[in-house]
Order: sequence, then structure tokens, then C-alpha cells
Amino acid sequence: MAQPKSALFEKEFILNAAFFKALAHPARLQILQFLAHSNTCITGDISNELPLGRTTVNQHIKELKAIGLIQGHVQGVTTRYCLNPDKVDELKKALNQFLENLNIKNYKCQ
Amino acid sequence: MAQPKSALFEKEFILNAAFFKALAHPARLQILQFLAHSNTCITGDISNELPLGRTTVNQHIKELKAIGLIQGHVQGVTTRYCLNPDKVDELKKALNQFLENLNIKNYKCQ
DNA sequence: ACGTTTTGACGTATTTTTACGTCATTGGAG
DNA sequence: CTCCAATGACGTAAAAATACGTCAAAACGT
Repeated sequence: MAQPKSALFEKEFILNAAFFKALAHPARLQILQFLAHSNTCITGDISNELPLGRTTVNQHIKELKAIGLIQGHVQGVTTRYCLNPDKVDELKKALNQFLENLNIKNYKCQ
Repeated sequence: MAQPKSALFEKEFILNAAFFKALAHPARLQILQFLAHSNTCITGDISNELPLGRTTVNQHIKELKAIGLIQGHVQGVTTRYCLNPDKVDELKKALNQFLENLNIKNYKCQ
């Protein structure tokens, strides 16, 4: 990559790209869905659901947490994770706004 | 990465992740938006819009084409690119279905 | 016919992502 | 108090993504 040029783009593109990147791996999608459907969202439970090692899953969780889509509450020796509904909603809106903006109605290719 | 384990996931997760990955870089977002708004969608024009070299931009275009979001029509020495509205719509639906499925209404963190 | 322009293909350097293994810490169970 | 299980931090190897430079081909103008 030589130098990362990502910083040269418009802020909105950068922010949206970061959002989308968080969803760019099957493991992270599955983690999100698992958290949405389960009540017992402990790290170990998540690892057991995925075909990946625990530390790898932990890394994906870390990424999701870094961008704010999930939250973690320490509870004794375990950590309970859950979605951050506000952030998920924000993601949904950002995504739809971008796609709507493409305005594919009546789009014609010259 | 040792071995790519992506293949071990459910098909739907893999497909969605691939879609999201296409949107995971500012350059590709800008290319999509540029194509949506412009009528003169020639490779060179696109490169001039982005803060990246031509060959790099070409590579991003290639990725978008590979996943089907854009199409290219050779016209003499130039190539005219445009969005693929059907695929954009498919993307929109796939992503919204996934996000709706997270069902964040009344989501409570234990 | 000749040079120019536009483009895609190819190679490659650097960075980032992915996937684990190992280790130390921290609460609980007995 | 001692042991054990769960976790995050750290290190690292392999793969993928990113960013370019170079090159050759194809079509257009002169």
C-alpha cells in the first residue's frame, strides 16, 4: 500500500467506509446476528457459535466494539456483550442514505 | 491469516460480507457516487476525481465490476462505465434485510 | 504511416487484515 | 487459600488489500 491515502477523501466517505468495513467479514455479521437473537451474550458463547478460535473471535468483537456497534459489560469474570441499538440505527441510516443518493431510478447508461 | 476460514460460514453471511466489502473503501464509495451523478463516465474522468493514481483507481473499478455493481462498455479507445441499477437494488435489499433482521426494536441488554 | 492517448494487464512494495498460540490477570468455586 | 475457568493483551505468521510504476495494445487524429 505504500502510504494509506484514505485520509485524502471526504470525511463522509471515510466514515461510511469504516462502517461498511465493520460488516465486511462473515464472522462479524454472524456475531451481530447472534447477539441480536440471543439473551446470553457471553464471549465464550459467541466463540462456540463460530468456526473460528476464541482469540480470533475476540478480535472481531473488538473491532465491532471499536466502531460502537456493540457494547460489553464486565460481570465478574465474564463479559456480556450486546448490540448498541442506537449505533445500529445510525448505520442503517447512513447506509440507506448513501444508497438512496445513488438515485438509480431512471438511471440510464450512456 | 494462515488459512482463510471464510468458506466455513453460511452462504448468506459470505455473500453479504462480500457486498459490504465492496463498499468498505472511500474510493469505491466515491466512484459509485460519481457514476451515479455524471453522464460522462470514462475511466480517465473517474481517476481525475480521486486523490489516487490511475492504476489504483482502475483496480477499485475492477472490484466494483467483479461484484457486478458497475458495468463497462468499450467505446473505441475509451471505456464508459455506469452503475448496474439491478445490482445496486439487490445490494440495497440484501443489506436492509440483514439490518432489519437484527431487530433492534425493544432490544434490551442483559 | 506515425505519434499520441487511453486503457487494461502485470509485477511489486507496503500496509492491513485475519487467524492463532501463549501468557498473565481476575473472579469464583470448593 | 488454592485451583480453575474466562478473558484480554501481546506477539506473530500468512494472506489479502492498497497503491503505483511500467508496459504493450488498440484506436484515433494528422
